[in-house]
Amino acid sequence: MRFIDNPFQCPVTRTMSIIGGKWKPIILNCIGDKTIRFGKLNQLMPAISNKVLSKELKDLELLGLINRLESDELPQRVEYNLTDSGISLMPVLIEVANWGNSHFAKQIESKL
Amino acid sequence: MRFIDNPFQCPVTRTMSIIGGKWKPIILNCIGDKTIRFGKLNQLMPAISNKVLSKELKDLELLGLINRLESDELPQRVEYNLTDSGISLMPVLIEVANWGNSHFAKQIESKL
DNA sequence: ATTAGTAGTAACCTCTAAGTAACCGGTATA
DNA sequence: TATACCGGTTACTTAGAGGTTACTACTAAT
Repeated sequence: MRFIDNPFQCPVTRTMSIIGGKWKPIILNCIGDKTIRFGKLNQLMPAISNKVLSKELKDLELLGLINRLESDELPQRVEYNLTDSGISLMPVLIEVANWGNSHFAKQIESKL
Repeated sequence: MRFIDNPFQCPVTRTMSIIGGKWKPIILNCIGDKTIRFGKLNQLMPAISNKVLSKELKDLELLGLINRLESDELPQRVEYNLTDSGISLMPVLIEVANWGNSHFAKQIESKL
């Protein structure tokens, strides 16, 4: 594994550009193994505006991490779920979260 | 593991605030297992300005990921190396990079 | 006819990460 | 004496992520 002196070529920085946003990891987690509608996501994350949610979902679709499923039925319904790539990202996010939790626990502990 | 609808409480988002910057993962990798001087880092990463490098190093020190070692000797020398926390982060970064590499490989492959 | 829900878009604003360029006090060298 | 290296700091800009508010087109229920 090589990290390169060029953020655009560095595999870590490049991956961060996918998962490093404020909302993307949270959205992926909210979708989880479900197939879930836009409105439901908005309910699960009241703090995110629908404009931002809409944009992030579009990004995630372009990145190949989620599927956007538009049903032909009426009323209009749009549903989202994870692609295989999206599913494969979850364990990595969990490792990141685990490292963060233990790191911050140590930080707090060292201040007692 | 729980991700929470609040970026400031979400362990992934919180960890991203550490490693999600444009330069931090690259800097950590450049330091590696060495004890390395400011000027040497600047040489290894000509694309980063000394202002930004200085700021990032300060951040990383505050986060407990690197040590700043100022020698009493003259000429002035400052050296940096990874703390245990910093060392423990490296495998996580490598996993992130690996996921990114395989994901992008698939992306490119699917366009052939 | 009107009100509410669904899945967004458009226009505008704000805040911060990052970049540029100049400068600084000390030391060493010619 | 001046020129350059070392490890930065200060002041000023800029690009882009993210936020706010209002609006749209469609349908369903009252």
